[in-house]
Amino acid sequence: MLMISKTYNPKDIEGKWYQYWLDNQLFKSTPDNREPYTIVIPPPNVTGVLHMGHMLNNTIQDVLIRKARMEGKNACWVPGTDHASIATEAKVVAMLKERGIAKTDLTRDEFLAYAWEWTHKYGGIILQQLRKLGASCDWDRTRFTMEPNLYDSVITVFVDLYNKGKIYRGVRMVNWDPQGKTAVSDEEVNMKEVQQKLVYIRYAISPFPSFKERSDDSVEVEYITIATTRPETIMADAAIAVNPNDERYKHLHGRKAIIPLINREIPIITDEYVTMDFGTGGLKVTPAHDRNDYELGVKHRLPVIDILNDDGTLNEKAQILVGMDRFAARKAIIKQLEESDHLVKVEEYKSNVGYSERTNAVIEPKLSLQWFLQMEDLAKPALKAVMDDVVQLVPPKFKNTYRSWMENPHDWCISRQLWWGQQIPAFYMKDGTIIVAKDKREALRIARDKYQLFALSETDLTQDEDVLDTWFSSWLWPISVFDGIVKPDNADINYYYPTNDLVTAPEILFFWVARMIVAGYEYRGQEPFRNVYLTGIVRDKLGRKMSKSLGNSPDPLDLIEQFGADGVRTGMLFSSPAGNDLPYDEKLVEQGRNFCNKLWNAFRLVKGWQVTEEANAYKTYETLLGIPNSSAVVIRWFESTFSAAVLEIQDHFSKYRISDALMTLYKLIWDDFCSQYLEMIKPGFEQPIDAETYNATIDFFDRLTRLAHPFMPFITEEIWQELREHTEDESICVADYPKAGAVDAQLLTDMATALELITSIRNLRGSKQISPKVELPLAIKSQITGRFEPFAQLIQKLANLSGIEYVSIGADATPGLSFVIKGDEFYVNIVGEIDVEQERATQQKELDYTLGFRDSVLKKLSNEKFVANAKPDVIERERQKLADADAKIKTLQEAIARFV
RNA sequence: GGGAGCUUAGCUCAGUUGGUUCAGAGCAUCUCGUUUACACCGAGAGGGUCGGCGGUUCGAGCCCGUCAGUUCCCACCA
Repeated sequence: MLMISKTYNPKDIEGKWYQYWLDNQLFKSTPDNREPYTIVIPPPNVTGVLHMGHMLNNTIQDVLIRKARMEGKNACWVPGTDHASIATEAKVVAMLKERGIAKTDLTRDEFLAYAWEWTHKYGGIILQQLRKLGASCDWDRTRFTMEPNLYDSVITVFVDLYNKGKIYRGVRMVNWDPQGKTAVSDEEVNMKEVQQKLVYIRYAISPFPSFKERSDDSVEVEYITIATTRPETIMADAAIAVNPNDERYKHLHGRKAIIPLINREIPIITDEYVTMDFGTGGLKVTPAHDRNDYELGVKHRLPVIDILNDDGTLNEKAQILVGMDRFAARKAIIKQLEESDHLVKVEEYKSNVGYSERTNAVIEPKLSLQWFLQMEDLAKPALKAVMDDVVQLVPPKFKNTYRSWMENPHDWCISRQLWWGQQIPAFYMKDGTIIVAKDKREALRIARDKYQLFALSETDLTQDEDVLDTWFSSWLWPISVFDGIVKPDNADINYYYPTNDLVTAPEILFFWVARMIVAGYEYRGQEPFRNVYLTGIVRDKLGRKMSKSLGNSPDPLDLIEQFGADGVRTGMLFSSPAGNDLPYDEKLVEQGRNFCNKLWNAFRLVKGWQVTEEANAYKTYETLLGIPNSSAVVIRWFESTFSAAVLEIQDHFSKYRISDALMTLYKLIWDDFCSQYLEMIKPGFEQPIDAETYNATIDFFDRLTRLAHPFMPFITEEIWQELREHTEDESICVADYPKAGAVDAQLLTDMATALELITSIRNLRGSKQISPKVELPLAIKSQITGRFEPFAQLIQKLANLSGIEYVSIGADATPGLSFVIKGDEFYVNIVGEIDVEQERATQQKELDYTLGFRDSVLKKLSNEKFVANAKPDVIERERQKLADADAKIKTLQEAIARFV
């Protein structure tokens, strides 16, 4: 026995082989005359670390790219990161705060210097981590959305879209993130249902009705009560609205109400928008702090009074509670309203509140000046591409949601009030005139030409302070990584674009995927990728999304350390069909690790064999056992089994059923190769194996490792290299992916029957408490002469038989226990007591069932409507079933008769 | 409020045009096992009226209707 570790130790080999792959530049791709196969990585946040979602996602990409590479395609997997402006800027701000520096104390350039420092320090950690997973990216192509070329791409596209009239600047109600202090797009807002308080506040009506003087000199005050979840914004109210048909308030039309606490007068207006049966039927209209109210405000020409600062605190326009945070103010004002007798009641109320995707702060609707991209026309080709399957979504169920979004897209708010990102290339002249150009020099040139202002200098132009949404750079990713925006006709873009597969999460289908398709058509006139594989979300046992804040996620690197990269890869893939969430369980990676170990031990077994080199070794082996060599048939059987599996795996891959492909491989290796094939051809204790069988086995092993390599790159490389005894400059990474040969279906069926026989004999041992060590004699009475001869040796070996006797059909009673498989009869002559009655009962039960089965088939065949309507082949099958049942019944009856 | 999907063994899922192989797989469970690759193992076994009800059909896990449960997307009535 060679000194090979009894268990597979991934740590010993993973680093070694990854370095070998890098040293030999096996992942490097440059355009050539082969067919390209391209994947661009969904760029992770540059400051991010690897989480379970990345593991799943990147494993799938690596499986696809490795398989394509082995199939002879020019495989190119482009890695990279994106600058994630809000998230990164927030981290940089936090870092500065620790150093006692406020962002406001810095100039833009100073801040950016810190941001770059941060990026260089923490950036790309995730890309290093991907190497541990085995990701076969072309690292020379690593891109970053803030690097010069990609920055320029974004600027170029902005200028172009502006010139095409697709980009405009305007005052709109946007989603304001008071923590990030920036606008965010609609897509970056998550709605959550929250328990809130619905506060009923009464506003005095002015002027008081007829100023009827009462005897005690007091004035009777009339009120209108409204319900709101945001009492802290009453100071920004511009009106109170009621439904014009609401009888309760008809007398108030045209009157005025007085805002409590600050005593400002506002009109009472009427609008059909107001629902009569919600709350009191009275609605406070606050145009600055609610989208619908803003619309109402525009319609009724109401003033906009914004009482909030950018950070969510109240400003001086609020008059009261100035400087207080909106949530603190909400509590405070309820108290004040109560004290001033304006609070009618407070009800518990559930409603949806928007939260920022990036900071999780409650979104504040805010009126501000932002840049927008008109999506309506741009979306059209992108919608069509997916509906026509030019871009195929996997699984296709996402087409529906994609369509609903793309049929009526919102304009995209692309400006962000941040510094970390591509600064908007808009330049303002002193009078406010906007000039959009790639840089200041160009802007100056345009200004001079267009407005004949030859005295204008660069100092007269100021650039927009804002940057662009990160997705505004990500959406160009499949083009910009190949410099296809800046140099639209270069060799890379022409060769690699459109890419093949995109693997990403459904959560960013709209954020990112849809927009890439839009950009693809706008800038290349072509889809950016052919297939979009949508992974699920990795969840914990309780069904919760794995997240850092919940602390329910294992560290992927720990997992790799513990189970090996191949074990983790296969573990993640065992249970993750496209579009389905992956309920993570450590059992999965254990199974993956066990799978690796199984393969490893099969390798140990084969490497441990002594091969006889004598010319007649083959014969010697035969003679030794005294029966015809069965290895030949076993080899032929595995040949067919292997081919059938390859066909199945290819079929699964063609449908992007990666888990199913892996499962087929798993069963091929574990069941067919290890449990069956190796056990069948395994030589006896301390016996050598004949060279022919050995060579065939090595060849199978070679093919199996190649078939498995996309899933488990490290262990397969190690074994493959060992099998070939370290031939220089070779790697399984670029070895041929196995192809299917012919499948001998008859052979597969016959072997299945032989295996069934073996199982039956094993069961017999179990039920009779006979040790597997005791050899048993078997007699076979087959309908087809010679049917089991080719399998005799292996049946004898695997069932541990003393010998096999063939009995002709018409022969006399054969002693021993009998059983029937597919119409053939088998007898095991067991020494000792046999419970004849029990055996008879068992067979009688089988007979009864078969009789019942035959009846049901007969019933079907005697049904005129069935015979008239069913397809001929269906009827033929039923006839065959009947014949089989008849044969079985005959055999069973004979067997039972023998007991008597 | 609008739309889409899902519901098959304890768990995670396959079941392509209704008809041998249609009730399956992996894991888990149970029984047995110190067999000379592997206990990260081997040999076996049990387990589901395919969510409920109704319909179409000679025939339904598959088609239609309906109800229930569940998930997601869109909208956001304060």
